[in-house]
This record gives sequence, C-alpha cells and structure tokens, in this order.
Amino acid sequence: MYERKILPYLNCGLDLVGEVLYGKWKLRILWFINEGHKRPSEIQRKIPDVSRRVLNIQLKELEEHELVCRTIYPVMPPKVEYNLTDFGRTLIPVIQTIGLWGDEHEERLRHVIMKQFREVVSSL
Amino acid sequence: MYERKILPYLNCGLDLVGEVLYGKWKLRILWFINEGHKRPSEIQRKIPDVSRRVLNIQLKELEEHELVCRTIYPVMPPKVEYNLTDFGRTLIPVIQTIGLWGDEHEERLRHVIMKQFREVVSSL
DNA sequence: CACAATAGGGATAAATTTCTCCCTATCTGA
DNA sequence: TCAGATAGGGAGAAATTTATCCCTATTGTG
Repeated sequence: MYERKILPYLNCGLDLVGEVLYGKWKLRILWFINEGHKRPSEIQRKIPDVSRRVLNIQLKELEEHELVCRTIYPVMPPKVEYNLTDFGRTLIPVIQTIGLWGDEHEERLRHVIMKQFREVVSSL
Repeated sequence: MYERKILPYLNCGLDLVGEVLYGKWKLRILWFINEGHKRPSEIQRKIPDVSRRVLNIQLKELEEHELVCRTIYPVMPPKVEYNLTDFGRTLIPVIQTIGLWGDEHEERLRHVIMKQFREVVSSL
C-alpha cells in the first residue's frame, strides 16, 4: 500500500474533514451505504465508474477512519456488508447539504465545469 | 498548464460539487476570502502551508468556476483582490456546515487521521 | 467443464495534483 | 544600491490518487 511521506495539515475543522472525505468517490460511497446499498458489488453497480480495486481501497480508508464498519458473513459465495458507524451517520446531514447545493445549482455547475472542455471536445 | 485527459463524471450533485471544490486548499481559500482576506498575500498569510504557486492556480480555478472574481488595481506595487461572486456566496453556508462538523468532531478526527502515522512518527 | 458472481489484493502504469526553484516587474524604505 | 513587498508564471520534480490487468477461492448454474 502507498505510504504517505508528507504529514497532513490539520489546522482547522475544514482540514480534518478534508482528510477523511478527500477521495474521488467517498462522498457517494457513504451516501449509497446510507441508502442501504451495503455490499461492495451493490455499491459498484450504483457507481459504475469506480473500478473495483479503487472502491475497495476507499472503503478500507473509510473503515480506518471509523466512518463505516465491515461485517463479514462466513458464507459462500462470500458476503460482506458495510454499514455507517454512529460517527459516520453524523456526516450524513453534511453530505446532504453538499449534494443539495450541487443539485440546486446543477445547470450552472455543469456549465462552468464543462467550459474547459468545450474547445477540446466538440463532439457532444 | 495541465490539461485533463479524462472527462469528469457528473452524474449527480455530489459529483458537480466535487469538481469545483476538489482541491487541497479551496475550501479554506473561499472561507478566508469570505472573512475579508481578499488579497493573495493575505490569504497566503492565513494559510502558510500553500505555496504561492499553488495558491495562484487554485484561485484561478475558482475564478474559472465563477465562485470568485478577480479585481486588478492598476497601482504599483500591484494590488489584486478576490471577492466571492453571488454564486460563490451561496456556497458559504455549505462550507460552514462542513467546517462545523469538523470542529465538533475535532478530537476524534485527529485521532483516526493520525492512527496511520503513529507507528511511523513516534516523536510527537 | 466453463462461466458468472462473490470479495479482495499485488504489481504496475497513468493521471492528476502539489511542490520547489527560479524568473519578470515596480515601488518603498533603509 | 540592496532588500522586501506586491502579483504572477514556466519548467520540472515529487507526491498522491486513480486506473488497468491479472490472480486467488468457492459455489451454483447451464
């Protein structure tokens, strides 16, 4: 596994949050787990763009940060479930706030984000 | 400048927000601008860990995403001010929510984040 | 038997972000 | 004159994150 060489900056609440939520898919992973999609394969079906490998890595990080917990059922084929911890559950309103802002401003966001691609990709 | 090779995933509000806020210092840059620290040199004094180079880059991205606007005063030595746009201002409550969660759980967050470093760095 | 589904990880490459070093310019003050 | 403050950017390295490919194992199904 990759081992960090530079210590994180933890000067304020925003930094602390960044450390645990900084990850391309983490917000959505947490969101979908909260919605009841607990098994890795389910989550991946909800987020087809993540590779299985990266999904595993981000789930493990979320687990290390005690936002989710992993339950292994000793059955075959294997079954694993991720659930929010109490701690992780406190994050849901925050994620909701973020997602809501994104939804409210979807059109404008899509516009400003795609600006930089409009010259490059004209075939859309 | 770096030119992205992979198109972003914009499936939901969370993705859209990620595209404009994903950046190591962006949340705090926006926060400090909102608090009245508008000049690059002021911002850097508030966030000593960013290099000036990266601060410039992230400011420019925020500007391209229409969250801040840049005003140049034709004086010498040069004076530049960044201000939140109306759009950027709508983000402040969201950032506040995020930061508040971080502050409320500061101790625990610090604990889980530093877990991975405790073995490596014993001199703290 | 061959294949899909399940969960997960190693090795490695590629993409992306961040950092470091150095350069331009102008004015003020010691 | 020299140092420092101001704003900004190029080139290239380093750090970090994400992606791709391939492998293990077991059970059930066609």
